Amino acid sequence: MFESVKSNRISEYIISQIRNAVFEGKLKPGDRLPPEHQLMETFGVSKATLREALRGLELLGFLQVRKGVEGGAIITEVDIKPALGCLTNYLHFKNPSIGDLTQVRILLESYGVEKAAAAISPEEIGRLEELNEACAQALESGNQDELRKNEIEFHRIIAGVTANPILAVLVDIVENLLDGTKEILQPDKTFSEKVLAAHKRIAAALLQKNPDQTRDEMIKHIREVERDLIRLQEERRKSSDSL
Amino acid sequence: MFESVKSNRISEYIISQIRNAVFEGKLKPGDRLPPEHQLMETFGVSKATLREALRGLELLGFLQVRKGVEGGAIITEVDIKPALGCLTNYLHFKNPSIGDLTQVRILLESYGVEKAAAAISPEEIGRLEELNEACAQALESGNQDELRKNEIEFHRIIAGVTANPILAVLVDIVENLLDGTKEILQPDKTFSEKVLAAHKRIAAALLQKNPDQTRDEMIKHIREVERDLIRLQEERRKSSDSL
DNA sequence: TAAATTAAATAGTATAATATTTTAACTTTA
DNA sequence: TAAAGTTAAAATATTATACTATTTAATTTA
Repeated sequence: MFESVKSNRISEYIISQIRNAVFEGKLKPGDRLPPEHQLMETFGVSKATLREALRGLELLGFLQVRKGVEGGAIITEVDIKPALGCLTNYLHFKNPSIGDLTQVRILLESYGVEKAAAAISPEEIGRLEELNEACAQALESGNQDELRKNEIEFHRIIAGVTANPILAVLVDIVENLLDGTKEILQPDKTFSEKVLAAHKRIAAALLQKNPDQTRDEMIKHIREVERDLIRLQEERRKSSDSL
Repeated sequence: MFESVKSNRISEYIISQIRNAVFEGKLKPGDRLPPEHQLMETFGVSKATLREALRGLELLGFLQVRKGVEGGAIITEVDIKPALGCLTNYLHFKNPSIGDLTQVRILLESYGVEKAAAAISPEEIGRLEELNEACAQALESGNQDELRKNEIEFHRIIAGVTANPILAVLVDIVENLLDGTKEILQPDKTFSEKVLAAHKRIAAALLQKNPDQTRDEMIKHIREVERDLIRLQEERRKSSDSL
């Protein structure tokens, strides 16, 4: 009947107030909150309490706090990073396998790419091709981080074409998990070359607006990545056993 | 080449240290950290800084802080709530529609329930039937919150049968979004009766280990929920227009 | 023996002072 | 005169300390 009002922590109230203000559009990205001493007065709390609230809002991705002249708390676009971080924390204890990840990737992305094949615009295909070009360059220069970032972005763009924000978020999540796996297993150049080739085939199939072929290419690609990553994992396991 | 070393915030260092200790199993759920004054000494920081770190770890779901004798910071099982909260924050600005949600539900849950039909154990079916019983009782007593909680749990259990933690998490996410929608639209008793009837049909199909029928029932169920929620949303829109 | 009281441990909040960082304005110098 | 260096001010970051509130357990009391 009534909601339990525990967590008497004052900082929680401040967090709620500011979060709600952002949700209701009273505070927009770019807006600067008044300086700390003024917020202390406004909320009638001490510095420590206010700072707890600001730090919390920062962790949740609602604002950034900067020092110095022109500093202060600045409302930011709420992005997906805090959520991805929390999910990683949670899944860390569930030990998902590469197979688990693959299963979900195929489910989500084969569906997504098939829908995308019907809806994709020339501009979006252009972006995919640019990305593939950027991948090729990163491969040359050996920029691993840039390479991984672009590889993920390719899948995110395709998910974005579906105009279903929930589907896009879920693809974001699984691609983020995949990225974490890659970061650990450090695949070699051959791996990335195969990925790039697959991405090019997918982009080509999208260009022809062929849903079935696009879907098939995507599934083939995801399975290939699975195979390579599992092999890497096996190698890693063996070498750590022999220690 | 080099990693940027910003965020000199001391509290971030403390958060990292404790999070890593949890990840590495050095700290386990139930463990109690020393009291604040001692942690202040251990880390060599002031109270305010330490508390910033503890508040952060609390928001991230790593620990709970309690007052009083035998109180202090207690390591907790990292659960999915912080992640769901962050995702809700993020999606709030994307305005997903009930149709978007339905599309993803069908994709994930029709797949999940089909797999579950082959793998489900008698105990798990028992739990589903218990849940349906609990739903019937909550329906009688008019306990909305209990009812909603059980309705979600039904889908979570089925997703759990697949033994794929990633799939389970994604179902958790979409069911949580659905729950938020229900909280806003406040469906009536008829709605919940239809849901319960559908859940019973799904449980029965699972008992017979019939993947196709199970899948069909699940899809029918999700679409029915979609229809009802959209109708409610329409009614709400009209009545707010007339204000 | 059960209820009420007290005491101790512990987190929560407040206040004030100092340190650090950032940016802009200013000054110097080649 | 333009680049480089310096300084000053604004703002947060951190520290230190004192005080308050809350929770639990032990103790007293009816």
